[in-house]
Amino acid sequence: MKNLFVTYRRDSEKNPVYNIGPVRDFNADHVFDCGQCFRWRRLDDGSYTGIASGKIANVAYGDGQVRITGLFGTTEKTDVRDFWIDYLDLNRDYGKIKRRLKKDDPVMTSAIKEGKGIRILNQDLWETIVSFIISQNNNIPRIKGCIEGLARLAGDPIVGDKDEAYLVPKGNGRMGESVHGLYTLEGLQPYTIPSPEKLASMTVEDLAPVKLGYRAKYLIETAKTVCEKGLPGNMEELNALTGVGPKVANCIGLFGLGLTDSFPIDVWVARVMSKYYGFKEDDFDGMRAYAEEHFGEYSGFAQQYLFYHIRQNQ
DNA sequence: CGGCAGGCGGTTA
DNA sequence: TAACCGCCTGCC
Repeated sequence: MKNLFVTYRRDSEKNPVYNIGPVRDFNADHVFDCGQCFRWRRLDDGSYTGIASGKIANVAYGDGQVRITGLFGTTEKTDVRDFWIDYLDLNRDYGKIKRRLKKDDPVMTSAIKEGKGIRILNQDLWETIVSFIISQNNNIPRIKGCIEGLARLAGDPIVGDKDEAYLVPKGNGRMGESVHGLYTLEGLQPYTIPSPEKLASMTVEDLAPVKLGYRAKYLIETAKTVCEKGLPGNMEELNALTGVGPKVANCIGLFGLGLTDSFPIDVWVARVMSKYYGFKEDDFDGMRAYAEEHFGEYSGFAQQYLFYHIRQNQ
């Protein structure tokens, strides 16, 4: 545990504002736009508002401090200390990780230069399972839309003891924001991702409005498995879930179980490994072996830097 | 402009 | 190895 200090004040509108520091290696765009999460939205001021584990916050970074505000549906002070600091992975030394990955690797060096503020979020396991089953063979705007739609259809409303929750930006016409709406509190209630019990009790017909396609039955099947056997605790149990193959299992392992040696290979990572490391685009075994040998316990971080790099330069 | 492939942060049978 | 939901983009 590093020595992070949390300071607290209220702004002119009486909102609680928490500043956490000293924190280096943090950039909100890098953190929330490197493909690991789907419920965060960028505001005009560069901050992000999102939902995780039924809690809502607005996160920004500046002057070596992470600013958390707009808390809602939470007990505030305790949540900053007990939830958000860990969720944002603020106790991890990314300088060490980056030095190790950059060593003798010009590709990682430039990838890290580009995504230097990436942090791997410690996300709720069940929410990660749901999110990444939905993500398969799907694109990001639609994934976001499906998750919001699922939450609204089957999740629990998130209620707070005050009115001033933070808002997401006005719709910009992109899918997932215009179709399913924004989770402002002015006219639209925010919802949690539904529990395993709730999903297990539903049918494919029930979920039809969310338009998950063939993924709906995977979700229900997996929910039933979790209700019966509990949440998965390792790669083997993840791979046994319906709708969870190698790529999705690695994503869940990395984001939901903290298995930092995971190396999810999606089309983009395959592309970057082919472009810069000389692999054939379908040589997943070769890529996995390379990651294991060269990135080792930091494979997950390497994957995030590479993913962000190729997405920025596509 | 309208219709129709091609593709998507893959997995299943 | 092809089929798969659904919705996007690009092409004609």
